[in-house]
Amino acid sequence: MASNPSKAPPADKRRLILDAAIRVFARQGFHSTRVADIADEAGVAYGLVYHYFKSKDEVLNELFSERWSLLLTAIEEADRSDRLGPRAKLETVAGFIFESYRHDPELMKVIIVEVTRAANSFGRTHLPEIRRAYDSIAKIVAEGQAAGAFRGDIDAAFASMSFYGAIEQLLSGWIFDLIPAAETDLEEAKTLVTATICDGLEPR
Amino acid sequence: MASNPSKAPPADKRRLILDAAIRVFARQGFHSTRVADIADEAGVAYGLVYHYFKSKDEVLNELFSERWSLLLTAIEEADRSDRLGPRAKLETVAGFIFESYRHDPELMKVIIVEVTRAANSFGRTHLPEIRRAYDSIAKIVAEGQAAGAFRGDIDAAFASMSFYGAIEQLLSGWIFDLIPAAETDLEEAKTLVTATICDGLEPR
DNA sequence: GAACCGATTGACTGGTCAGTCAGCCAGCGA
DNA sequence: TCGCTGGCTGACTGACCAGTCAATCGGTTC
Repeated sequence: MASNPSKAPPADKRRLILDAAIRVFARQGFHSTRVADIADEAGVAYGLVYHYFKSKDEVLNELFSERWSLLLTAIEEADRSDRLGPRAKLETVAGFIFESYRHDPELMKVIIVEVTRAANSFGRTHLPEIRRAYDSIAKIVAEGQAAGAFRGDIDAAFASMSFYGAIEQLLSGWIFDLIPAAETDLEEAKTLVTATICDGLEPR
Repeated sequence: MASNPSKAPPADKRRLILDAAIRVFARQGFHSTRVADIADEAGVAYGLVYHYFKSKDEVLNELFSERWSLLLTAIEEADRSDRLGPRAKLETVAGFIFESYRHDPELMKVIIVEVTRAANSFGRTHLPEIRRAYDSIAKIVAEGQAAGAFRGDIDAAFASMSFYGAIEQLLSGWIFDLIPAAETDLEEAKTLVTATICDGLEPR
């Protein structure tokens, strides 16, 4: 009764397909999943995938954009806060990313492995959006520097890449079992990365 | 007359093919280069690629292993030094990686983009070697912690991933023009990452 | 100069998929 | 009951490409 008076599909097949795609992409990787795999996983006919999406690529595009825009919003919102200091802003950003992983590990795996870290193939299309995240983080750092909370001799863009790179590498490590992922690790991960990047490894 | 009495190929075609592959992989990415592209770039017949390599994959394998073993040696050698403190060891490692990039940006691009950051597809084969690098870095950190030079409340494996992740993200940034790569940046990059990770962003 | 052999060539094949399309069918309004 | 509409179906096609292989070449040996 609210917003979509004309349509009330009993099962949202489009969503069904997207969710199936997350599972299959996470399991087999984008390149080795055939469109038939997605359709099978969704319990839907092959052709229906093309009814809702222009191409196999567009399915991944959709998955990425859906989630990445949330990240962009989260970063920019954290930055806008006048309650948080620069360090707390970074910690919020890290927290959001780790939380995304806890919430839907398969989706985050797909986004990181197939888009964010695949800047040569698929990620190329999304470089502008990806860059926007780096820039927003750099902005937080730059403001911290201007306020004297961060040292000024490390370029903000440089620091931003280090910070984001550390986070993504940790996620990759968990995803591929390179480091053990105890529940607690995810809990305190945001505190630890922030501590590493803001305080450093050497004792104060 | 020295060591290969029976063969003296005027042009090492195998090497020719490998070098051509670096260029083509860097330009088009592994997945969208056909074996014919490599042969063309090398100025060699299609079939010759299969004379020297079992498959297209094996070409990339070879490129990766060749360089990665140098990295492993460098890390382990830095660790073995009793002249360097833990921080200087990390700086040496970072220096080696950035130097590799300066020396052959195309090869490093291929290794990072197609192997290291492609743990789902191609990198899977090489996870053990990749992991060995992370472990060796973690060892440096752990020793630093034992000696009291590094704080003990950040897990060594965690710190290792952060450190390596920061470096790789910076390289990716340069490779894909996400951050400007002035000559000086590469010069002092090793100092800056080490400063970020060891000293932190907050002023001391 | 004949036999031999590894390097080199490139046309060809077999298999794999992304994307198409002609039509099916369930529900609905007349 | 009879269209009609649009979500839905899945067999089919066209393109693409990794890898094969039979043939040629150039050099060496006896």
